[in-house]
Parts: sequence; structure tokens; C-alpha cells
Amino acid sequence: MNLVDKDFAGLDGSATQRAYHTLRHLIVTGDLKPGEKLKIDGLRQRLDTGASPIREALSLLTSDHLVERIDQRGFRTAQVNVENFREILALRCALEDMALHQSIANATLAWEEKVVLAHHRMQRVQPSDLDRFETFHKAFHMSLLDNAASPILLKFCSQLYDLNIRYRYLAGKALNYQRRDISEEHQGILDAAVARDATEASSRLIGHYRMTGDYLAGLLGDGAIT
Amino acid sequence: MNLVDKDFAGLDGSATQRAYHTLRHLIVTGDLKPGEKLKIDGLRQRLDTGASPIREALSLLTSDHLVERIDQRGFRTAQVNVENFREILALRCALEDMALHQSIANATLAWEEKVVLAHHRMQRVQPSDLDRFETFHKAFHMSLLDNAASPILLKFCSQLYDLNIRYRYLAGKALNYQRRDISEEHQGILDAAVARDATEASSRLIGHYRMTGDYLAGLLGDGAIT
DNA sequence: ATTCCAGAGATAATCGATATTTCTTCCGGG
DNA sequence: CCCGGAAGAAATATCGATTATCTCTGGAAT
Repeated sequence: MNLVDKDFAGLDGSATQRAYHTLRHLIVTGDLKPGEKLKIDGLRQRLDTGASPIREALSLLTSDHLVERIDQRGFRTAQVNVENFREILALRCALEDMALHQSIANATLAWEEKVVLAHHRMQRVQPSDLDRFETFHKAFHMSLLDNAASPILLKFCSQLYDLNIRYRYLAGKALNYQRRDISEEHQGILDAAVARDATEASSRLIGHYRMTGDYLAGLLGDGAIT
Repeated sequence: MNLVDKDFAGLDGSATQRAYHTLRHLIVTGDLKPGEKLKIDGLRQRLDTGASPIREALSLLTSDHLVERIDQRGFRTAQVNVENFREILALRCALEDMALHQSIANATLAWEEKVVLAHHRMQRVQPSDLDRFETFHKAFHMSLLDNAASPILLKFCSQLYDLNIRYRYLAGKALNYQRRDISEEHQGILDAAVARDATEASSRLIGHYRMTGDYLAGLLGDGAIT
């Protein structure tokens, strides 16, 4: 909790932003369980802040589909289920395919270098340090798309990424990065992107997602995760 | 302002929801101009409510891309420009195409009837009553997609719809529905959907969007709208 | 035994006030 | 005449308290 808190939340002084990032992290990592009631007062004490920043943060998380607001009855974390997971997976494949094609179409040297750098940073951290790895993993994936001149699309991708990663955290140890050679998959995507081969990069990217995704959907379907 | 306020905002007692719907309507219709500073106190008086509901509503609108939050410096309505408009148009075409295909793939009699009903209601109102027409126009378009079992996708479509309609309001009288036979276009989309012809329906739908869209983008490019 | 209602307690939503930050204006120095 | 900085004004962000709403328990009536 320390590292990511510092990375994301400690930077700016706004209590709302701090609460937003902390809560998002708590939900994405599963510290706050799916469907859990989010009592304002409890969170207020836990994050050591007032009710207003909490409420505002929860409002923001609502739009990220991580929190549900029940009118006059407060907030709770979003429920999880197979259908939801499959939807996220399908949307991610469709939207990232789109974004990646655009990104590569606009490719520049500067972008290429940013992607290589992001990849290197991800490679460098131990996958055992999950929180840290996830941070750089997301940074790498988003850097691939970053060159698509389409802020709304990128925001959608980022949101879907977080929703997806939440399921990965929920699966927890059931899912093991080491099983497959993730590293090689990333390298393949990077190479294709650098080579400006959008079709190849996209198909590798989507394969990358589906591989983990289908396995996870299986776990969910078996009721191994709730 | 009366009708839509009653339709959307008067329904539930929550001050936050009320503020959210009212503000969204004010922004979408252009009563609050693009880039305009949104002073909490001003809005508080205008909507006759406290600061907390206003702030929460603005937070929600931020996630709809209708409001920008500048940390420690308050809120302002989202800026408009051609690039933004083109992005919205492109995303709408891509996402609605996807949603429409899914919706038709899941077609049922009940859905078919809802679409027909929504179309009828839209036909029935005078396009001169803009607010009212827009309400039913959106209802019709969303009903087409409604059968896609993909809540997140539908939410994206709905958001993009609102962003797009905002530009239409901004164009105002420059844009005239009567110019083209909009009615016939809607009928064509409806017919294709009812016939379960996803390809035809989608191509008509997208044509429908691009027609208005390209014209509007032209206006924007000429600096006719700011 | 079951259902319905009342009341107490808990919780959410909202308000009013304070503290903090940013913006503006105006004065003095270069 | 222009630039920089400090004081005052304005606006935001936050807090603590009040009000409205919901939930749960227990008892009475059917």
C-alpha cells in the first residue's frame, strides 16, 4: 500500500484526489471486496479525512464502474460476475485494437522511444512485487496506445484496464504470471509496434488478453471466484 | 427547461441527482457555454441547493467529459473544438456499430416492439419543440442498441450521444433538421433493424451520423462555432 | 405462527461555516 | 514605463453538525 499510495496519491494535496486514488487502489486490489457496503463514516476514519472528499471520490469511482451508488442508500463496490468480465474483455479487445491501430498510424520516433522505455521499466521489476509490477505493466500497455490522438478512447481503455486488473487481483494466486512466458509475449507486441506493423501488434496484443482472459473466465464460471 | 427538468430531475428527491441532471441539461443545451467557469456559489444559488450536491454533480459530469476539473481551481465546462467533435463522431460510429450488431443478434419480439414504440413516440412530437424532440430522439437511438447485453458499451454510447448532441445545440439554428429527410432515414434504420438486417441497419445508422457530422465538422472548422 | 406497524438506532445526505488556496490589485523599485 | 511582490478579495476545498431517510427489532393483531 505504501508504494502505490506514494506514486499516485501523495503527489497532490487535494484530499479528494488522494481519497480517489486510495479508494480505487483498495477496490482494484480487492482490499474492499466486491459488493461490499462502503460506509462513509468508516472510510472517513480509515482515510483520515472528511465526508465530502470521500463522497466526491466515490462519485468519481461510480463513473469508472468500480462503485455503485444506490440513491439514498449510499455506495457499494461494484459486483463481479462472469458476464461482466466477458464484457470487459470483449470491449478491451475491440477498443484497444482500434487505439493501437491509430497509435501506430501516428507513430513517431518519440513515441517509439517512450514505448521501449516503458517496456524496459516493466521488465526491470520483479513480478513478485505485484503492485509495483502492475503499475508498470499498465504504463507499458497504455504507452502502446498513447499515440492515438483520441483522449476519450484512451480514457475508456484505461478504465477497462482497471476493471480487468481487478479481476486478476481477485483471482490472486490462482493466476500465475510465470505459467506462460508473458515476457516473450510483451516482447512480441513491442517488436511489432516498433516495426509499425499494426495488424501483427494488434493480433498479438489481443491474443495476450484472450489467453489470460479465457482462463480467468473459466475460473469465474466454476465459481472459484466470488 | 420545464419539461426535461420534470422528466429527468424532478423524479427523485436526491438533491445531487437533481443537480446532476439539471446541470447536464444546461451544459448540453449550451446554456452554460463551453469553457465557462462554473462557480460553486453561483450554481448553488441558481439551483437553490447546497454546495455539496453541486460539487458531487460536477464530479459526475467530469467523468462524462462534460466538465473539466482543475485541481484546486474549481470546475469549468468542457471546451469544444473540431478534433474533439471528430473523435466523438468516430467513436460513436465504431461503438454504435458494435452495439447495434449485438443488439440485433439478440433480437426478440419484445425488443422489436420497444423500438417501434420509441420510433412512434419520436415521430409524434414536433421537431420544433427541440428539447422534447431530442429526448425522444435519444430514446429511439438508445432503444436500437438496448438489446446488446453490454451495459458498459451502452453507457459509453449514451455518453457519446450526449457529447454529440451538445455540438448540435451549439450549432443551433445553423443546423436544420428539415433540410434532409431525417424522418425517412429513421424509418430506414428502423425497418432494417426490425428485419434483423444488422449490416444494413448499421450502415444506415452510420450514414445518418456522418451526414450530420461532416456538415457540423465543416461549420466548426470554419470557426462558425466557438 | 405470521404479518404488519411503530419506534429506536444507524446511516446517508445536506447544510453552514472555516481554513486554505488562488486571483487581483496596487504600490514601490528598477 | 515596466516588472515584481505583498496585501486584500474571491473562490475553492474541507470540516463538523444537522436533518432526512432507511433499517432493524420487537410487539400486537389477525
